[in-house]
Formats: sequence, structure tokens, C-alpha cells
Amino acid sequence: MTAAAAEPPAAEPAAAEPASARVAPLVLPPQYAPAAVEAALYERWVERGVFGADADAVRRGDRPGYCVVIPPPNVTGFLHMGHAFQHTLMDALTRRRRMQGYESLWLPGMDHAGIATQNVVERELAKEGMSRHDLGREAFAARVWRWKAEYGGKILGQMRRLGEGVDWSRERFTMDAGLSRAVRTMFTRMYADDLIYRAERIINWCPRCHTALSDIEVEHVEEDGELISIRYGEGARSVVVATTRVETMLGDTAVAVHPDDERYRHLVDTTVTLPLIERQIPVVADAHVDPSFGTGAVKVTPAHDPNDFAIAQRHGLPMPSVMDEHARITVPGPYAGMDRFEARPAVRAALAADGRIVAEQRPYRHAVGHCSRCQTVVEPRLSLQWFVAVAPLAQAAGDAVRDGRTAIHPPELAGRFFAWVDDMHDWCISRQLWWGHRIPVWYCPDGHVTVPATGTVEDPTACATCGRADITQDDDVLDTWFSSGLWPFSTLGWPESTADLAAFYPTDVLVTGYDIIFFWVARMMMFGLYAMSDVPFRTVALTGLIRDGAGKKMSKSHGNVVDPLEWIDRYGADALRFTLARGANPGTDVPVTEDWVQGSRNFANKLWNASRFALMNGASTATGLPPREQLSTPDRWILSRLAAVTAEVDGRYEDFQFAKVCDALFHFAWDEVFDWYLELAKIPLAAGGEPAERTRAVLGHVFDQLLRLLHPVVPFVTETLWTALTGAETIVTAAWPTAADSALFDPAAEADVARLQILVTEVRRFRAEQGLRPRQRVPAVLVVDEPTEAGLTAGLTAGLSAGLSAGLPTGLTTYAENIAALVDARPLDVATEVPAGWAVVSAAGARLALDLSDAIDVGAERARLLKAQQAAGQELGQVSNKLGRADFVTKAPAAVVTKMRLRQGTAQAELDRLQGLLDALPTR
RNA sequence: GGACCCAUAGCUCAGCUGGAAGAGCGGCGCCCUUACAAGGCGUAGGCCGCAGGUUCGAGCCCUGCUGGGUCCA
Repeated sequence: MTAAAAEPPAAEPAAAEPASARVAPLVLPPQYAPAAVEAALYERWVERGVFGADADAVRRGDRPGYCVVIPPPNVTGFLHMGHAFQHTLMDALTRRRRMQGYESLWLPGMDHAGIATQNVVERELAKEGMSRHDLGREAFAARVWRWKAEYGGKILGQMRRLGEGVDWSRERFTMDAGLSRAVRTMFTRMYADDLIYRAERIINWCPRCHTALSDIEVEHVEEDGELISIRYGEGARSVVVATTRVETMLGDTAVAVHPDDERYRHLVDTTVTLPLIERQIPVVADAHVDPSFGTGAVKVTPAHDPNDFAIAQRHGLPMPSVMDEHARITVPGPYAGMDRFEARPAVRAALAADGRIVAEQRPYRHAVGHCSRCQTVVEPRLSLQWFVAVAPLAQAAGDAVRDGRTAIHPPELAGRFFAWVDDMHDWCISRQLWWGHRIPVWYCPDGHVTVPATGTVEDPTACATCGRADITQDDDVLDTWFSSGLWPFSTLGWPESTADLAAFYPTDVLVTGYDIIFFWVARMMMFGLYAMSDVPFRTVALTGLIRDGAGKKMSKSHGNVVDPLEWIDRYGADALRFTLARGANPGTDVPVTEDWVQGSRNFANKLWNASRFALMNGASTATGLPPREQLSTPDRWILSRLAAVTAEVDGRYEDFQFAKVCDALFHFAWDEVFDWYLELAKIPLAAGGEPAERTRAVLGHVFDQLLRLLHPVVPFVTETLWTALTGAETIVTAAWPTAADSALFDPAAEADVARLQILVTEVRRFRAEQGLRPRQRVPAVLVVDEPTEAGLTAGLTAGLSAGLSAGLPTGLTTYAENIAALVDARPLDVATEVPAGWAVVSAAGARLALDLSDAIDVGAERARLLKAQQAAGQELGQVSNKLGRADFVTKAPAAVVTKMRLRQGTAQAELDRLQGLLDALPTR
């Protein structure tokens, strides 16, 4: 990497001199070196505050507001490919809006990740031979804060590497004072509204983390287990039940059967003997038992299974716990103190010895819940916890989507959302941790509960019921998600009514993966609607999952995780971003491999070199576009195409079609601007004078607009090139191109260039098939039937506009020199007849003859023409067949029939053309 | 077990309300042409998973089947 690359050329006073006088200095090296410029560009953006959003500007009505909040990453986390993916999309959305003149706020921050962070710090302590209990609660919390200051939030630095245009002045953390106040406010308000309650329920317990987990913190994994069938009772008074967790039978308090099940009717309301324990337990009839599953009888362990708990509640059964917080057996006797996984075979052996086991199925595939933080098998456990009564909130969240206040993109994934909110269990929000927002509830020794009134900041000092001063606060903290759910408004200052809230709430878009729709969407929706009486975001844009090249989900367990930073190092942030955005079809998964990133890097480099060519040839935005009548056909063509692509890109952004945005820009840039317009521009640039000036202006305009259109996705390379082209400060706040200028649409120019492309392509193909070396120049003539203007030949040989043609399509004769250059023919002349022995290529209504010195491969050419003729004949046959059917002609829409007739004509003409070429082939 | 999504070129995916099968990468051939070999030019490759149905017409709509995937139990 050169010094020139490290110093972005933006500061050059490019526009100061007349464009014609500018001999562009070769400040740009022939290869783009992202690593040399990215960090400096990012620092400059932040220093200049280009990402800062001004709420007052929105309030004053200067600019509309636009806001995206980042679903807060975990303070212990690092940037993974999924982040890079979603953040790229959010960055593109907010950068485009910023360019469109919105006051665009992209708000960053992190959540405190209660379990994960506590685990990290506890591991640290363990290395010092300590536990958090040795430190005590306050010292432990202080230690976590210290850890955060030193090691936490690595991801924020990595976000800079990716080029994320976030407003760092608004960075938030869920444990900050402001957000903590939001949590306290939310809790107390919901408590007052009876939306939060405390109850003894079966919750998911992690025996390693020693805390309750919510349903979504449990991951179900298919595992090979065993299904053991056990006989309870004796003889006619016996029943067989099956279980995968034999040890829980120590806590059984009943056997349940379906009330209509004839097989067990005689047993209902009697008792059977529970083996090993030798306790009589009742047989109860419960309609929730599935008579077709297993034997139709189920053992009931109320304290260790949610379904059994429900049965026990309905039948007033006792609910003894048989395990402690470590999942060790507490039942007195031989198993006391055993871990559940030790007790399992021990209990099974004892049952076997007792002749109780009637069947064993092994392996038995079934889903086992694991702690999402430490992968320990979760134990359902009866305990006293705090819950959110979600029914009314979930209903409101569902309704907001149903009635369109929040749109889900793509719409077919809305079903996932409804499936979740329409069948949501109450949410367990208490956690037996020391890191998090402590539950704002106090108890007095008499058992009274004190919850501060909403809005009070101070902790209570006396029991609200009896006035006793010796009250103690609940030991537990709130689920991290309780604070993350407030994110879209707590970060904007809620519960204060701030300028930020007024300007930016509801936020515009939430970008997240369809796999975790319930995490973010459902909870933020519930809380936003409750606290703000409005949805937290207008739109939810769902992305797919990042997969590896083989289509496997990227995950640690698969061992296929790629660190995005590595690819940024190797190929640049823009290459990674472009790859991810280009794969982003709404709601579908994105496989990424290094090949793709390489391809994107190649594109950035191509853009770099094309821009470099333009700059070296004096491309400039200083003069603006010349008047239309001075523009050449290629000029008008590329401007027309630019207008069309601008419109397309704009439209695709509105539907979150990032893949199509990128694809449209990729093809426009490479296939049209770089491959054709630049080649066509070389002629007037070489000619100098007015044509060169005109071309410099058009080049300047096209690159200016193209770079702007690309900027939201590839910010670094576009910033570098655009500032070099325009001499302006930064592209970040440059105006977003609009397609409003439809005057630029020019179908005639597009048609002319299309014909030119067809002719050139045909000639190139012919040359290649004839074995001509790419740079081998051969004499050629454009064959015209009847030159009706005397100036034609003169005009062509001068390489300038003859402006007329006979037997040639408009514009083609004008660009004889272009054609000559494009097909490596030299010189290109004009004649009315094909010189004897020359080969002829005909296309787009023109004929071009090449002097191959009688050396053409007649056989090869004949074979190709025959093949082409066959294809054309097939087309003609199909179309004619269709047109020959009365059904089609009468029932198909007129437009389709017309189109079909047109195709028929085209096919016939093609056949004729090919026949002409065949006839003209030497017969040797 | 329940629900949803997917099946199109060797690979990964586009294909809008049904009216001539597309891209990227990879493959093959020729070129180091003064913007670019991270490049240029040309080119091959597809009973659109299977079986029915609707329609003048189906990659697209309907039914069933098979094979993948995801989420929830």
C-alpha cells in the first residue's frame, strides 16, 4: 500500500481549475487497498459528527426523523457474521435516509446479559479460587462493572471496523442509570396494573447457573435417551407408565388416565402402590391425558413437569420436590444426594430388581431442554418466581400487526410472529443472579409486600402495609430481556418525555433474524404498546440466517464460524458488506463463502479502477451536464440507464430488497458503465476539444451518481472515490439521487446502443470462432446498401458524426470508429458491397465485412449458422403453432397475441438473415 | 407430535399479479490491449424434485408424494 492510498485524495482542490486543464495526477494506485483507508475515513466521519442526529431539527420541522435502534448485542459478545449481516442492512437503510435528507438516527448500545456476564466473571473468580459468595453481592457487582470497563463491549470497536454509521453520542447500556430507571418505572407500573405477579410455578431451572430461565432461554435438542415402562401396583390393580426420566418417579403423586379410557375406568379413584417408595398414590381421570400415547396412563410428578403440575392443580395433589437447586435428589433414602443423572440408572436398577420394568426402549429420540447459556440440561422445577401476565400484552402485540400498525417483511413470515404471540405462556422474569436490575419489591417480616409507586426514585424505607422499617428487598434480578424489551424507547429517554422520543418514536425499522422473532419483536411490541401506547417500530424487516458454503447454519457447535474481522482484514469492510447485502433476499438464508467476498472485493477494485480511469481523463462534476442537444447517443444512453437504475434501486430499498439493490448496481456499473460506456467514451476523449469536454462532464455525472447510489452499502470506497471526484467534504451527507428527472429517459438512444452492442458482440463472437487473436486487427467495412448522402463515406472515415445512414440503423454509422475499436477492426471503411472473399457478419440490421484473407473456417461457420438456424426454426415453429390454435387466439389477451405475432416475425427475419449468411459462404 | 419454509445450471440463489428459463461463483477456449490479470473477449451447461389437476397457456395456482430446513412442543 502506497502513501497515496493512505492519504485519501479528498482534500485535493479538484474543481478549482478548468476541467480541460486538469491533467489528473495519478494519485490512485492501480489496486484498491481498503486497509490503508478505512480506519482513517471512519475516524474522520466520527470527528465531523456526520452520524449525529439532531432531534430539534425534527421538532422544528427542518427534516423528517428516521430511526433504527440496534437490537442490543450482548456486552460479553463479539461481532459474528449474523451481526455483520444485519448491521450492514441497518447501516444501508440509515445512510440512505440520511442522504435523502432525513434526520437519520441509528442508535447503538448493548445489553448487560445477566447470565452470560455473571458466568464470565464467576469463571474469572474461580481462577482466583473464589466464588461470588466470597465477595458478597455488592463487591461482586463492582467486579462485574470493572470487568465491563476492561473487557466488555469488544463488539463496539468491531462495529467501527465494519463502518457502521451509528450515533455514538447516544450509545446506551441496559444497566445505565437512565435505562435502569426505565426498568423500575416499567415494573412498578405493570405491577400496579396487575400485569406482574408472583407465584409458585414450574419454571425452567438451570442447575449450573442456579437460576430460573424463561421459555426462550431454553434450547431443545434431539438426544438419544431411554423410554422405560414401569408397572405401578399389582395384578388387576396395576398400570404401566412410561418415562424418560425414571428418577422423577420418586416424586410421583398420582397416575393419570383419560376419563373415557375403558382400559382404566375400573382404576379411577382407586390407588396403586408407587414402587420403591411403597406409597399409595391415586389414579385420577384427566381429559388432558392422550389415551393414544404409550399405554394411555401417565405418571404425575407435579414438582418436576409442567403438564403434571397442571394435572396436580386440577386434582389437588401434593407437589413434593425431589431435587435441590443442584438437581440432586433430596428424598431420604438410598438416592439422597445423588445427582439426577446418577440417580437415573440407580433407580432403574432398583426397579428392575423389583421386577417393575416391563419394557425398555433404547435409544429413544426425544427433545431435551438445555440452558442456552451453558448447555446444561434444564430441570423443570417448582419455585416461587415473578411473572408477567402476557395475555393482554400479547393480544395487543398481535393486533398491532394484524391491523397494520407494524408491517412484517416479508409478509409470509408474519405467521411465525402470530404463532408465538397467540400462544404465549406467562413470562418468568425473575432470575437468581446478582448481575442485573434488582427486583423493586420489598418484604417485611410479616410477609407484606411493598412495591414503590410508579415514578418514585428512592427505595422504600418502611413497609407500605404495616410501617415496619426492617424490610428487605427481593434477592432476585430481572430477566435481561425485561430491560431489552424497553430498548426502542428507554434509549430515547423514557420515562422522561424527551425531544428524542418525540422525534424518533416510533422507530422506523427493526432488523432481525426470523429465527429470533419472538425475542425482539414480540417483547418490544408488548412493552412499546403498553408504555408508549404506540408500536415500537413501523416495520420489522426479517433476515435469514447466515450459513456456510454447504448451507449449514454458522454456529460454534458446527465449527464453521467465520470471524467477519478476518475477512475485513483480507478484503476490506466494503467487500464483506457488499457480499452480505447482495445475499439479503428478504427472509431467506444467506450462504457466504470466501469466494463471494473475493468477488465483492473484485467489484470494489473494478469500481476503483473505472473511477481512476475517469479521473485520469478529467471527469468532473464542476460544469454539470451539457445541454441535451450536445449529448451523443452513448451519453444519452448511459444517462437514460442511470435514471432507470436509480428508480429501480430506490424502489427496491422500500421493500428491503437489498439483494436486488446490489445486483442492479453491480450490473449497471460493470456491464454498462465500465464495459461499454467507458469504451465508447475513449473515442471523444481521445479526440479532445468539445467532445472530450462533454464526455468529461457526463463521466463526472455518472460516477457521481453511481457512487452515491452505492454508498450506503460500500461506504469506504465510495467516500474515497467521490471526494476525489468532486472535491467535496464527504459523500455521507451528499444528496441521494432521485429518478424524478425522467427527461433523461431516452428509448431511442437505448435502442441505438443496443443495436451497436448486438453488432459488436456478433463480430467479436465471429472473430473468436474464427480463431482471430483478441488484439489482431483486420480490415473491415460496414456494408451499406445505398449510400444516399455524399458525405457518408467522408464522415465515417473522419470518425465523426455523419449523422445519416442508408440501410443502417440510426446511430451505427455515426459510431463506426467506436465499432472499429470495439471489434479490433482497423481501418473501418464503408462500402456498398462486400469485397470479394471477405467474411460477413450481419446483426441488428447492419452488415460488417471482415477481411480474413480468405482464411475463414467455412466449416465452423456453417455449423454455427446451422445451429442458430435450428434454434430460430424451433422458435418459429413454437410461436406459429401457438398462433395456429383457435383457443389461443380467441382466449389469450390481445396484447399477448400481438406479442406472439411480433415474435413470429422476428424469428422469420432471423431465419432469413441466417440463410443469407449461409448462402454467402464460400462453397469450397 | 404440531406449524411454517424450501426443492430451478456443477455450487449458492433470483424469477413481480400465470404469457419466450436468469445472476454470481465455478468450468472451457483465447488474450499480460497504456483504468483494471482482483482484468478483457468469447463459450458450454437446465424433462424448473416426482405424480396428478386447473388453464388457450404452469417454474409460478390446487392436491398428493418424496427429500431437505427452521421454529415450537
